[in-house]
Amino acid sequence: MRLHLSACPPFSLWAVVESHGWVYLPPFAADAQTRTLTRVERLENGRVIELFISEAGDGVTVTAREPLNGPEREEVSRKVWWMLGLGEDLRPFYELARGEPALAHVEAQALGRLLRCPTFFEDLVKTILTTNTTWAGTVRMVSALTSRLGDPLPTDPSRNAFPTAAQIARAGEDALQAMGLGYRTSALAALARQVADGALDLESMKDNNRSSADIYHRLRQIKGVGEYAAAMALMLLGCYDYLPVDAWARKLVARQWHGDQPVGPRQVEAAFARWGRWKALAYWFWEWEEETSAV
DNA sequence: TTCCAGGGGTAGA
DNA sequence: TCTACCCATGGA
Repeated sequence: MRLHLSACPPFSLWAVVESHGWVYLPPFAADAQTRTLTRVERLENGRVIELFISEAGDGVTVTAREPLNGPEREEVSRKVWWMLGLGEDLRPFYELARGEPALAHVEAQALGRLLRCPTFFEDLVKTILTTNTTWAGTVRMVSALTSRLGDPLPTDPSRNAFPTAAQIARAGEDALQAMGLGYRTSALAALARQVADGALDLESMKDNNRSSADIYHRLRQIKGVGEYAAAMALMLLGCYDYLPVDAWARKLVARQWHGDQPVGPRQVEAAFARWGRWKALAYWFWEWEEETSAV
């Protein structure tokens, strides 16, 4: 199976892949040599396949080893389109960024899209698993969740798709606790149960008809989702008007504008207020530049 | 042993 | 709404 998807320009697959840490979490993987993003994906009919995504022409080429029928191809197109934010138009952000030397490079490098998972459920689970832990801890927890609960890839059973909400709900809290999820166990179990039985429709939050304030409010009602996690999750929905203020954000603002003196959430908010509905993106790629230039 | 990690929940004001 | 305090895990 092979298909081509066009992106709203400017576009760079690798800019999306390297936009944040998701590519290092299964079932994503990347080959820097061939600049290919791969993902083990469970289709809605239960079939598990591996997708290979590479940049081509005005967008990407998606391939799989197996032939896919019409509905399966449509599902893959829809999921990849969402994962890479191919339809996202960032021109208003780029216009603002041109006036800021620290972000003058974002348009030329096509920075701005964030790699996301096919379902918002998976994005939210992974976001919760980044809270109150180290990145190594996040990798450990997501890897355990995927390898123990996700459906295996038939051609390589050592690799798995991300588990569905129903699969996580069925596993139960004891199994989740045994994966070292710590205090996040009860939050994750409750979230999976609510999504699995239809009490909570996370995927409807992808529709941008609702205001981000409304989505933020709904996210904050979910156990385990605090201010940081809600803002981060909103970014993955394409809403950038809430800042994910964490230790890194405070460090950045302290270093840039406060002579390395400790700052709180208010100073972070003030530092990026002028970016309006693009503030989280401005923060993210300001931070991104700081991080990558430091390496 | 102690401290901290790209926070969250709760009580109390 | 804001603050203080406590909370679980694993690694340094």
